[in-house]
Amino acid sequence: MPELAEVEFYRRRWSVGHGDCVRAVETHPGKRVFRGTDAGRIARGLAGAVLLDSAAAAKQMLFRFDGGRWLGIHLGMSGELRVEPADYVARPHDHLRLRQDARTLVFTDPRMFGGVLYHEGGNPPDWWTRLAPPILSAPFTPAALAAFLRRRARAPIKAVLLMQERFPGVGNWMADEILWRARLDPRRRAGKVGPAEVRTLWRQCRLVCRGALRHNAGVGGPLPEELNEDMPASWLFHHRWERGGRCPRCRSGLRHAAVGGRTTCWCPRCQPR
DNA sequence: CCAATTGTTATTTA
DNA sequence: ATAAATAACAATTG
Repeated sequence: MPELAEVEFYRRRWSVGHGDCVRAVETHPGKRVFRGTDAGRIARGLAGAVLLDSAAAAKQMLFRFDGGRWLGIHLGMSGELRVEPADYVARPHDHLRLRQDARTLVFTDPRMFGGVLYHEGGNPPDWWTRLAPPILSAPFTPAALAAFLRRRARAPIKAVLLMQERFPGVGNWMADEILWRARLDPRRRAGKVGPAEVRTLWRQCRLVCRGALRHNAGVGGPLPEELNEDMPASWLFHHRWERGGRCPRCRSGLRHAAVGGRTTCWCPRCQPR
């Protein structure tokens, strides 16, 4: 489920625990979410550490603890962060639990495409600092976008938007939303997108990121109770999985097909080939 | 039983 | 050699 704004939503949930000590850490050590790390080392390292603050970028979260401890979480396809009572009894997919006096911070992930990362040191880890520059940052210029499309000229534009090295945080629904707003057929080859269209695409990339962060994660205001509760009805988001879904702009029937290996939704009228 | 799912990565193909 | 397509990962739901 989680893309850019949804990741920020879950990070904000756990932020209620900033400033509080983690008394104990519980894990399901053999599970796939701990691939490439050592669950025991994480548990030993974080027990007794204070959660200082956190950040989200792309689809990655970083939690900073005192003593130079850093916890990374990626939610994969089905991951979630929850806040439960201090005496919460873990359920089968709750692979990581941080026990604080007032609450339990829970990472749950049934499909386990997500993962946990851990680092000890004075500076943030490489897997954090090496993330691509955000779409809402200065380096994401129309020229950089155009250059990237040229390099990926033969791939469908939909597949290109899913490439994290240039579009960090964009996932399946955001890619469809961006293309719908930019009026580009998702099957178009990236190299065939003209200069004026590139400019539009650049603007819509930024608009969808900003809008998702505001409406989906409540950035700039209070955290919504539920994910997606504040998404405007005008967004394709709400209609893409509806049976017989219609384009919110022109009311044409929406079309679905696999593009770039992913199920894609678009409006054949607004997004002509 | 079959196919589907908002992600990433290793492997295969072009 | 590089880029694009495909398979695999795992659990659950329709």
